[in-house]
Amino acid sequence: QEAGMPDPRHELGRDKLVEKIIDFVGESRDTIRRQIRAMGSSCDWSRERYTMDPQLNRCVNGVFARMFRDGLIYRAPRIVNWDPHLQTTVSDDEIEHQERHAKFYTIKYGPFLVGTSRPETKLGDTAVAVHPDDERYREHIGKVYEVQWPKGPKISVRVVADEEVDPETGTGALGVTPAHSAVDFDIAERHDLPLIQVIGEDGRMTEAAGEHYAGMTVEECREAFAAELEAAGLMVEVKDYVQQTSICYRSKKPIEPLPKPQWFIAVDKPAVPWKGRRLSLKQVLRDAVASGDIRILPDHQEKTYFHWIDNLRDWCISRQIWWGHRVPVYYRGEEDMYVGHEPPVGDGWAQDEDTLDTWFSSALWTWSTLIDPELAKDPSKSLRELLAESPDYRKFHPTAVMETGYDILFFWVARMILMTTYATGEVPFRTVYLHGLILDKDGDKMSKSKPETAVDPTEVIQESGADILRLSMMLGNAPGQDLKLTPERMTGCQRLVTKIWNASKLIDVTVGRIVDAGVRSALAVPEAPEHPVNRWMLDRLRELIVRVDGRFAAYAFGDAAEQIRQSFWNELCDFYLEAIKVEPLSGSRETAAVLMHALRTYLKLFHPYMPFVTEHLWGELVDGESMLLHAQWPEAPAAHDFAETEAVDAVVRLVAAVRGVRAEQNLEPGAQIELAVEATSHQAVFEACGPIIARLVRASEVQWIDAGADEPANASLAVDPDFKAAVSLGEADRQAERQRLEKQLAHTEKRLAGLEKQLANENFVTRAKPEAVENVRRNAEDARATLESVRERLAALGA
RNA sequence: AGACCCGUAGCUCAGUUGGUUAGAGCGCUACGUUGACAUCGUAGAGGUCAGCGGUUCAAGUCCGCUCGGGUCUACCA
Repeated sequence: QEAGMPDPRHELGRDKLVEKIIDFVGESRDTIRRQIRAMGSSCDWSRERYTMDPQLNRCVNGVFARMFRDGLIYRAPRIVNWDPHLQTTVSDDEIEHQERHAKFYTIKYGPFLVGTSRPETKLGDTAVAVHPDDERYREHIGKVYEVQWPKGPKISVRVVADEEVDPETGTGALGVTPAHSAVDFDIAERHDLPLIQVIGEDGRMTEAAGEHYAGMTVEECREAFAAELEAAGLMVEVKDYVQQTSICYRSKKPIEPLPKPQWFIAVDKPAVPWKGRRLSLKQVLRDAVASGDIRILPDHQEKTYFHWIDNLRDWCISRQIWWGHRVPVYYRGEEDMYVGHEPPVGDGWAQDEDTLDTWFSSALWTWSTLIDPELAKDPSKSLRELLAESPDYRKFHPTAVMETGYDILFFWVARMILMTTYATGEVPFRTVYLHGLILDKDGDKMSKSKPETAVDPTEVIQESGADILRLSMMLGNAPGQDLKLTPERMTGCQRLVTKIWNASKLIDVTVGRIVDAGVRSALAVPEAPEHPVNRWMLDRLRELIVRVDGRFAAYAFGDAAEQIRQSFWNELCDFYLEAIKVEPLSGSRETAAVLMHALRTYLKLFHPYMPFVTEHLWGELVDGESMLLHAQWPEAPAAHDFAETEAVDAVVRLVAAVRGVRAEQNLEPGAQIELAVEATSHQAVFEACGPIIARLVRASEVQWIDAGADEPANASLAVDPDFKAAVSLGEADRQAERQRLEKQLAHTEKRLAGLEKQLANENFVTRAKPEAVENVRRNAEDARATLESVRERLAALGA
């Protein structure tokens, strides 16, 4: 239509149109393939499938035929959602709701007053329904009234009693229009009422609406009829009213409920064998998740799923469109009908013109894709035989994890559960991981129907690279949470990727200085290096792996990435890579081994998030022969759980504390300071780290003070449970030092007061977990020790 | 109308089973660096965790209500 062909179906005919669609599909498929590859997804491309592949069609037909035999698929005239614009039915799930400012009319109707927002449908009324207990109308039940509509037909309405009618709503009398309302259709079935269709498939009034109105559009007729009612004195009231209207998700045009024979799936019929019982499809849907056979993440989405099942009605699966799996039903004359996965033998058979809802074939996805394409060519095989004999099906079904957006839970996930439990007797997957949606900077969700919100991955990749795009969508994002993809978000990821590149280069150069290139690959991970900082690095890596594995197990991929980033930046780059610039670490072979181990480990951990950069670095710096993609996921060796870790953590704190003093005392940034340290614990590790400390805080050297000895007089003192560090001031700024200490004093006192209050609470000490109490005790002791030191120092300074 | 989600630093968001002093990125301030760093480093400012009530020794976390924002579902004539 956009290319200037107003009615392509008419002008081209079925075969030509389908050919054009095939061309279009080919282009889309190429785009999708390009995008998925550019994103670096690791797919098994040898098993690529398309829903229209012959083997999948075979499964569609087979399932349809079996469901028909089991009475789960039926054809019946029902009220369907008809799109007059697209000339097809659409399913309940393909309808969107829109508010429309409308009028609410109250019409005099025989002895009743009846309310409606669609007066034009009243031309096709065949009954008035009231609640059986409604005293106001009891006398009328069972009677028949003739109503002459102005310039319209004379209709005859029977008064029926029906529980569905709510006496509180409107006047309590409901004009029944069986042909144009699903509720009314059901009422008509219960009371065997006739059906008059006054709106046609073209969206215009039919002859049944009377000569005057026939041919008008629905809107025209509404206005014209309302005016006539007014003139005839039958219009009692007209109010403004906000109406919820149904529109088609694709055409965005109003849906017209119409009676039409269509194919349906019966969701309430108990015909499915499941766990030794015969259940309805609805019941199986419910059981698959309620029993825990399938887990939906995040958990709260299970509620949404159950809510959907509760409201599910029979699913209309036939469409009057030409692209799709054709309904496998064949007719001959008026009488003969054949349903099967192969066309019937003999002449004179014509296939049903309709196609199936796209979700019908998508619902078979987890197993139809695993059916052996060769076996599927054999028409003598039953569906059960195809399943039993297809190696991929036997090996890979059920799928472990189904990952998709939560907006598609009903369309796809629920229908896969429905169809797969029926067709295979198995659940399609064990875990459903529902990710969030991508939002633009204004918070609007990315969607095909709103091109301005769409992000084309290939464009972003051209500019920033796939790794940064991937990271931006994962780093720090919680499961199922929507995500604003903004330039600011990508900036941080850009920096991380660059940092990894640079740190890897430094590791490469450093290792190259220590060992020959040929020896590098022979560097084994040291079991127990000598230097505490090397031990610390191995232990940090070990613990990081444990944390990341834990986060992965919880499907918290964003948090896992955050953990890796923190460790990489703060522990490796900011501390370890600085520490090893100092002797004896700088020249030691064990440092080279730890460096290579760290590089390998971080590359592996980052690889799922940024496959391209890490793969490249792996090839250049670690192993040119193998691929990182194929490498073993890192394991956390228990042997690397070293006791020195706590001590080196104290060293890290010492460095930070001294830097803090430097900043607060406004010491000349380039100047070397004189530093004296009393290690109240971990003396050996502190002393081993002396040169590192000296470098990181720009001290000429570290002087060690014996426990209890006096600190230098003209110095600023940093106090910690594990150490006291004195920075000589030369021209002492006592005022600044006093302020700094008083700040720490106030802070520590406040903290201690809180801790002591907690310990004084009998209930806390007796009822809280012992570890919690022990923690508070230890912290209180530390705080007291710190206070004492700070007070002493203040006193010494006081004079 | 019903269901669900969200409300935490200027912005975008983390915060696992309730447990010390609530975190990150971006932005901001000051200083420094250009011998891994398409910069980076160091230090810092910034939060009554929407509000009210409850449970508990202990609540950002559990429960109830209210107010805001959003999504989905719906056959009110």
